[in-house]
Amino acid sequence: MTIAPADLRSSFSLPPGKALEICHQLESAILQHRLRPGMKLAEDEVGDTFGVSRTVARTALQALAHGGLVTIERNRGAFVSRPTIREAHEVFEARALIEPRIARMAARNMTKDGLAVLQHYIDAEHEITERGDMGLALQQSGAFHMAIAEIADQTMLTQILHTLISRSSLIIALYWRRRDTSCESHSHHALLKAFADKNESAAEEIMKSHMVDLHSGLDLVERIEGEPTLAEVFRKGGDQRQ
Amino acid sequence: MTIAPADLRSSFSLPPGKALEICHQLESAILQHRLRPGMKLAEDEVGDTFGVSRTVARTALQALAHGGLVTIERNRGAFVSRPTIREAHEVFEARALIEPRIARMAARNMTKDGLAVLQHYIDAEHEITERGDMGLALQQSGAFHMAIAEIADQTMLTQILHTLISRSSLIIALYWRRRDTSCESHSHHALLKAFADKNESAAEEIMKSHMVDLHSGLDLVERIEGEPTLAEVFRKGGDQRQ
DNA sequence: TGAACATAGATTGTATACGATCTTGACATT
DNA sequence: AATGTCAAGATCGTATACAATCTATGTTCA
Repeated sequence: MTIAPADLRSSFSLPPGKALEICHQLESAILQHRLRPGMKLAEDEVGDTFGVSRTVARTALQALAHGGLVTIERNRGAFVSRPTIREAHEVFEARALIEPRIARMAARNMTKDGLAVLQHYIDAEHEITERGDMGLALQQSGAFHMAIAEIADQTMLTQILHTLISRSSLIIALYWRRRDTSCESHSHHALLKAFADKNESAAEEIMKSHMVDLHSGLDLVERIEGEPTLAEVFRKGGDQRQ
Repeated sequence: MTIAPADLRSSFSLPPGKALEICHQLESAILQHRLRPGMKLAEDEVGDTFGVSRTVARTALQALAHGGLVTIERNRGAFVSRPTIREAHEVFEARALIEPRIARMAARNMTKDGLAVLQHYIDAEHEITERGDMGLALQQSGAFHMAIAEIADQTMLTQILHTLISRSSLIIALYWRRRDTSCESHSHHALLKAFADKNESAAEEIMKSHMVDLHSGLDLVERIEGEPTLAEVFRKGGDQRQ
């Protein structure tokens, strides 16, 4: 079966009480693309959906906004974020900077248990992919990367990576080109082998090229598929297209 | 005179309305060490101080918590964060990874205006240092690094750096050893020269060693000055000392 | 017909009120 | 004197209510 998504403890700053659970639910839905970028998340609607007051819903939405999954516009409300093309580039450039380092540290710290956990994630992702649930597979893929960061045992970088992966999910929802994720799955296997060998340099290099692959798998040209929300583009100073 | 601290727009996720101003005020006070790590920030007190209701104060505190400057403990309230020694290491390791890259990009993009702005920050920092206001000088130093990131024109990395610098300020408040910041000031001058020459590699290298300097300027050994809060260590799962 | 305006509705921003949890101090007990 | 119990106060978590702002629809006038 599937593995519970890594318990993305934002370390400090966990939203209080009920808001935390709502955060997790919304986050999961967004990461699985069940809530598409641009979708409105009205406070009342969220509150009613989860059976809490607007206060709690609001807290949850603000927490998600700080993570970048949600964008709040004053007096207009919260929406699932729609990363711009420029932001997409920046996110993957940042990942290309950070993740190879994380991979190196993870290789250094790797244990039998760690390898088992990673293998588990890969298997789960495989199974889900064959079942055709691309959203869940993508979330699982993100969890794999997070698991590596946790093994690297660098809280700060793990935290940073968490927000980058979240945004990556939105970016992929908007700009992904290929149909197959097999290429990616191959990278994950290669990484696992480098970890098993405790080959730090190999892990770093494979991760670096994995990042390049992901970045180049995006269709980051002017056009965007789906509903560009029509004239919403002209409402607010314009998303700065590069 | 002093320069207004860089308008740290967290890009998306700005707290609404009045909370934003309170955020800035509290942030500035913390960065200047006028609010010391560990200090209690009660919602009522914050609300009364700024003439708003607890709702708004709460929003501001949560926003700061997401930035890491404040730690919220359930049913106990908000406190100015007290980074652990381990976190201190991680923060400066992360900066050592990210800032050299930022410096390189800034060198590539550098303009006459950019140089002037940076020079301005350096001058202001100098003046403030001689006046003896170490808190403000430190904040100004952070603003200098942020200005570089903004010139590098990488929104994502700038955002990440913002949180790292914020935490750096807390770390320095707790663990700084030296009396003189002249060494640092020298680094900033050296950086400026590399920027003026548009020498990307030099900028990257200088920044890297600047990070090493800062890291080694900390007294990150078991002991902490001030009140180690005695048995507070055992209250909450224990700050994992390295 | 089309644009400007006005009014009604919806949604967010803020304040207040109440319940839950924790902290503090006194008092009783050993 | 030290410890355990308990009640009062303080503080946070949550719900609700009202005010401010925005959106949308319909009307009026050129």
